[in-house]
Amino acid sequence: MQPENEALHEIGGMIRQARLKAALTQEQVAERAGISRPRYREIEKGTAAARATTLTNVARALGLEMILVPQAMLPAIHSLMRPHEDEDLPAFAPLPDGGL
Amino acid sequence: MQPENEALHEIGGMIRQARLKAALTQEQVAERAGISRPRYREIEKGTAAARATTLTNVARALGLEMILVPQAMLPAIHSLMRPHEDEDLPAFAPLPDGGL
DNA sequence: GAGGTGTGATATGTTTAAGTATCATTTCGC
DNA sequence: GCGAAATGATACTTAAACATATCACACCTC
Repeated sequence: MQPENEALHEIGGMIRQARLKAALTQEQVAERAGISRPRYREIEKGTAAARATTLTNVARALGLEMILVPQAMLPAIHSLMRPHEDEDLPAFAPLPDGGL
Repeated sequence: MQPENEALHEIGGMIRQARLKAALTQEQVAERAGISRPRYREIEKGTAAARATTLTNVARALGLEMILVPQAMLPAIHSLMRPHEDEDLPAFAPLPDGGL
């Protein structure tokens, strides 16, 4: 195994998490994406770079979409993806149904 | 020239617009992205699929970032990128079906 | 413990992305 | 008009993505 690009690892990890979350097997995703299982496995593992078109197909097979966005927008997008915590919710706000 | 994927065309067009907006030559972007000008030209024109890593490098050379997002989030992201018109519903407009 | 399923892993061959080199065309300023 | 720069375009070669096939290992259930 080679030095491997770090970005490939991140992409692979994200792909894998999406697959597990969707409760799909490697074979199922590979077939949906139109690639072979060994190929999908390497993409998920991050040991080999895929083509942009292949990565797009894999992403779509998992309900994801590959897009290009201005770097300046990244923070806003990330906060969109994490509406929970870290924002403005008071940790001890009076819950509506504060039962006893 | 081959049948060409439609998605490649869209990506290429976006890349090209970003380049022109940044007032950079093909050669400059190609060098920043670490690829040759003929290769960059084909990517911009959409006649050939690039690797995901290559596309990432090209995008970054233009101030863009390639990311994977849940498909359900696309509308929200697009409205982020188009703060203009189209989303101009008055906040307190009389709703058409305010059932009463 | 035999069979089925999901995954890890490798070998071989084909396809294609990408580099280098080269030439033609357009658009500048001089 | 005449170079210089930017782009369009192609041929030839190399490196890598991808398919196909195959084996091994873990986990399960019967």
